[in-house]
Amino acid sequence: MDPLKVIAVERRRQILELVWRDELSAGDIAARFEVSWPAISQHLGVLKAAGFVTERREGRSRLYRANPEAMGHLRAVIEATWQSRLDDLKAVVEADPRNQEDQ
Amino acid sequence: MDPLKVIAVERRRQILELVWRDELSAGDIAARFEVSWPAISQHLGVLKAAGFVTERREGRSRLYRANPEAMGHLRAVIEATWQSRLDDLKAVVEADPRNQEDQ
DNA sequence: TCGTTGTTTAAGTGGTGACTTAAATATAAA
DNA sequence: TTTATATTTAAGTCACCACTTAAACAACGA
Repeated sequence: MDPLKVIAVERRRQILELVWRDELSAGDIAARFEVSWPAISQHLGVLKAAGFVTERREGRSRLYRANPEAMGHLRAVIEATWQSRLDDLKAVVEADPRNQEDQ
Repeated sequence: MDPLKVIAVERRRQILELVWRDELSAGDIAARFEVSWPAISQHLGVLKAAGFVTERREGRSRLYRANPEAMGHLRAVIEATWQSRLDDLKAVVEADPRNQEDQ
């Protein structure tokens, strides 16, 4: 799934926040939300497939944790496609006299 | 609409790229895609409502252009919620010996 | 004012995906 | 083995939204 679509869903961003610092089991994560466990499990599957989290099995539990590589990569993608042009654009727009008359 | 949902749609990102440097009319934009004009008009409405583009009327045309303020703001939001923690996280994970055994 | 051009608004359709409950799987404990 | 615990997979539902065509609106020229 498109990484931007993955993080466009608020529930997944909430999950990511939870596993940002702490490695948590699927159950621990699910317990913090008022949706069903399968719903969380599905989100975890999406996050894992997109590389945003890693999974580690320990006994009966599956422990999840944010994957900083993927997070950094996403940021790089956003910056590569947007930020560099943003700097150019800002200069262009600010030098444009029309910039005073149109909101 | 949630800014992340706005940019999660590829067509809207394509439109944004087009109006990044050049101010284009709705018709010029629509002509570059193989979808109907109303489809593009709707996307422009979403982009405008979210502040990603500005609209300027000139005669019968409506001219659109990327709004660097909003773009910069989005980037700030992403960095604020993610980047600062990313730095912390990277250190935490790299110092974790389990990082060698689980992929 | 009447058509023409540029664009949006209206109304409807189809696909996707976030959710549900029920069933299946996996591991550990009794 | 059997049972309990942890989690996923299966199957189905519902809402949303990107698209469509048709109609409306706006601004200009004849």
